[in-house]
Amino acid sequence: MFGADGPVPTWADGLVLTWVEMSKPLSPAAGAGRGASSVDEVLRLVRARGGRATPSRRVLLEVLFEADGHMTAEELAEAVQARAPDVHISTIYRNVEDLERLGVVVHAHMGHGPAAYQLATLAHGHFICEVCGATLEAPDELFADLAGTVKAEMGFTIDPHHFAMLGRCQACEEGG
Amino acid sequence: MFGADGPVPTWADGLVLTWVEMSKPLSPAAGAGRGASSVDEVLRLVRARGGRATPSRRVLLEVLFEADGHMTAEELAEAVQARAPDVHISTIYRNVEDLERLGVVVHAHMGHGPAAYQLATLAHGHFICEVCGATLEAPDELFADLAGTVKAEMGFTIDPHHFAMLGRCQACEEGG
DNA sequence: GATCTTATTGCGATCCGGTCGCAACTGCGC
DNA sequence: GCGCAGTTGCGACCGGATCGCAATAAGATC
Repeated sequence: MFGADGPVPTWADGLVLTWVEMSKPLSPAAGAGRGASSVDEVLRLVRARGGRATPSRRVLLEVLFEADGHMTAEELAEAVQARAPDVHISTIYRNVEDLERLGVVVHAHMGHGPAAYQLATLAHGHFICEVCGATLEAPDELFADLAGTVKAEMGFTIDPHHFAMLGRCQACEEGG
Repeated sequence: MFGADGPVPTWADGLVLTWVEMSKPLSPAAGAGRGASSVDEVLRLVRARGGRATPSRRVLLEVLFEADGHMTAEELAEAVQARAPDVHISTIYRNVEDLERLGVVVHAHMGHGPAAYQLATLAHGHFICEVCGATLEAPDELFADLAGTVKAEMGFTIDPHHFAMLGRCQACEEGG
């Protein structure tokens, strides 16, 4: 579903919109699903795009909607497998990528560690302590100035949810 | 050399400073070598710390001092092997880690890709375009405000050279 | 310069996060 | 309920990075 590569796509639903959607890079700004607010709503969107509402996709979405923060692929797999034991982690990766292409999910690169996924509606920046590994959520306002300056001076548009900022938390800075 | 783990270290040179140095986490702010300005100077520092001036270490340092930007471990290995073919990439990783502990080298996590290494004296922030992969150098002044705000509001000390900021470059933002 | 201690190296195995190829399965449109 | 094509489980695989180990060699000491 939503494969961005490959040869000529088939137009099951005849929507040109679909191909535009498909050819876009993964990006939190893209996708029609960034406002979706329930599992069923997302699944409706999936089907409208020619995808299918499979059990593993439903459970993954349930886990994502219930999560109170970002989760790694392995954590997602573990949570999904608690309800649907046969779901393979490669299925998690594939679904999470599909959902990201729809704009429902975003991922962030967390320094040395594995990527973290979460619903686009709840996305936020991250600070990670290099010393103790603690993760802090970064309010979006913090980035506004930097993003504006960088845009103006370098023409570069920062995507503040897509990477973690590394450094030292207060305790480690003072104690270490 | 400079192993941070393991049992009681041996005091070849009797310097308590050495153990303090050894027990510190890798960090660009730490280390006595951040001001070192030549291969020989660094090797002198290495020996003062109980390390040895080996050929592979010398060649790696030559490559680092000649580089005009950051390099991945693989690029470093390739460059080193052009002069010393038998140097294994694991030796590159180990040496680069040792040099980082000394404060001579820093590394940055570059989003999805491999880490990038360079001399601490030349370190800078990075912007990476998610679409085309272009890497831009970020002037340190750009981070000053953000770093100050984050420090004041969250107590978190940003290490702006240790991670790349992802987003979209001007061309991709306008064209994509 | 011979000796000895131990830091360092090369090598291959291994780890880890993530991706891929493929045959089997199954939503769901007809 | 048929059949197409989207999806899945599985295992192989990939790239980046780390590790264990026996062999090597800096360099301090004599």
